Amino acid sequence: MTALHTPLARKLGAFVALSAKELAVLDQLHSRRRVFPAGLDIMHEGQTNHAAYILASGWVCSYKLLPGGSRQIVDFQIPGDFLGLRSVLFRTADHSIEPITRIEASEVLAPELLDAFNTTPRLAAAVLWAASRDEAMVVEHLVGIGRRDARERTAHFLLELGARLKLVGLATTEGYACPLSQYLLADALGLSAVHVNRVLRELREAGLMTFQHGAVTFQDFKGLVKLADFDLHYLDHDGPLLR
Amino acid sequence: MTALHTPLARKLGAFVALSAKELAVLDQLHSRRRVFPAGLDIMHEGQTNHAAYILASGWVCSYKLLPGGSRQIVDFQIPGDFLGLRSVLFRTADHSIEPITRIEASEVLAPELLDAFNTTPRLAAAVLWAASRDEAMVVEHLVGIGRRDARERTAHFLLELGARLKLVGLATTEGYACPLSQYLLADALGLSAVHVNRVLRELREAGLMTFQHGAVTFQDFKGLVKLADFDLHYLDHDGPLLR
DNA sequence: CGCATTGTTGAAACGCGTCAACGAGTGTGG
DNA sequence: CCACACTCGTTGACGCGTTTCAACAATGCG
Repeated sequence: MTALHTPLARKLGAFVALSAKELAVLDQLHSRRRVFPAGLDIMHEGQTNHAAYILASGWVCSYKLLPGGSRQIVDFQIPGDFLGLRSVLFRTADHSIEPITRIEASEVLAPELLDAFNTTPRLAAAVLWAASRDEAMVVEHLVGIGRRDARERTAHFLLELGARLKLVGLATTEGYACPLSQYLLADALGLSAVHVNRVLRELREAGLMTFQHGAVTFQDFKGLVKLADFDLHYLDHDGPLLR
Repeated sequence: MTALHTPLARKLGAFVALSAKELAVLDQLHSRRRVFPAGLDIMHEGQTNHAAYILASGWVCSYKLLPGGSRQIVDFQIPGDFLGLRSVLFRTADHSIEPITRIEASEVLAPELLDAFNTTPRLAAAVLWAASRDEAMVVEHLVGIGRRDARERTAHFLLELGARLKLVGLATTEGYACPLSQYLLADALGLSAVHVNRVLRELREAGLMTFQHGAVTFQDFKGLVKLADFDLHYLDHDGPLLR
């Protein structure tokens, strides 16, 4: 097996052992590289006929706006994640996507993806697995907002983000670099920014973790996992499931 | 086009105009019919090697349990919906599934589904669309729990259920038969049963809708839609998108 | 007919939101 | 080099939506 070129290859490699040919096909999908600045939506709710992207570097959030002006962030995307894959199937996008940092992303049109699946069918299984994992994360997020209090919810969310980043080599058990503001975190957790601030202080003063200066640091990983009831069975892989 | 035999055929027919052959393949998927009583889980979180199902009649809920004993219902499934399709890809199911009523469901093994896709590729597109619609609903549910207050959330949820039921011929604009208890509704909405009761009373006294005696009745549909900020663009189809 | 489940209502407690003020960090232009 | 604006983080006081607890009525099932 050759070196893992891209975050996507690295992520999928955790599920399917990728051959040289499959890696080459994945690389081809990254041919039309584009750069977007932070803060400018690359896709907007209601918009039609947009492309999908594979995120190569930087962070992105997908969100929905409500008439009252409030916002719910559905998920953050990190390198190796697809952007707008689901919306491509509908006539119109059902959510908006905004880069949190400057990002690099590869434009992928539906036919190209289907071609890749025909050439290397195991890639289809891997992508389907990735999509299912994304859905599982949205479900876990839903459960957190519905039935966890602010402390558990915040801890769980930051732990999950860490596990995802670890899969693409951007985190360790110690922590990770995190460009999120407390406002963004609040919109993701369904809380107010003020309350997120208080919760983060609590977690810090309890010696569990810190969220400061663009970095998340886990000081008591086990304690956090217990507090958040964090179960990473669907994110954690010692090796490929399909060989 | 022949008569629509099953709720699934009816639902997919709203997206893809199905040929006689495609309808026949769909019918074949319904060959191994099984019946389950209400209240007994047909799939449990953590369980491995389970099959997927197509729901033919009755209602089902998929949920997650938290250590404190509380429960979050992720979604209700109605006739024509898939059960456990996502979990099949993981080693273990990431949620539990419980029939709310006595149900009839057809067992579907992964290979059978893939066979059907090979025989009639347009079915694959239709199923993918259905899966994406499911994900879109989970996302909308997430937004509701995160950023809508109890009244808006309840109204939105019951409106969406109505739209889904209409797709399979089990509802009109007037309302629909609904076997849900206020407790189930509470676990779905991330509220307490007591508060759900109060909210339902409010909606009733405002002349908007009733939720009584196993039936949902819309009295002021437009008022409800406005209150809930309900947008059914991803559920509403005047005719097939793919011909 | 009796018992469990579901629905209903009130009162009190609590978590989180809102409002408001201020400090720290950062980039911009004079 | 400083002044300014702007975003982000921080903290306190107060109010409101929702939960919890408790009791009882209505319904349905064996």
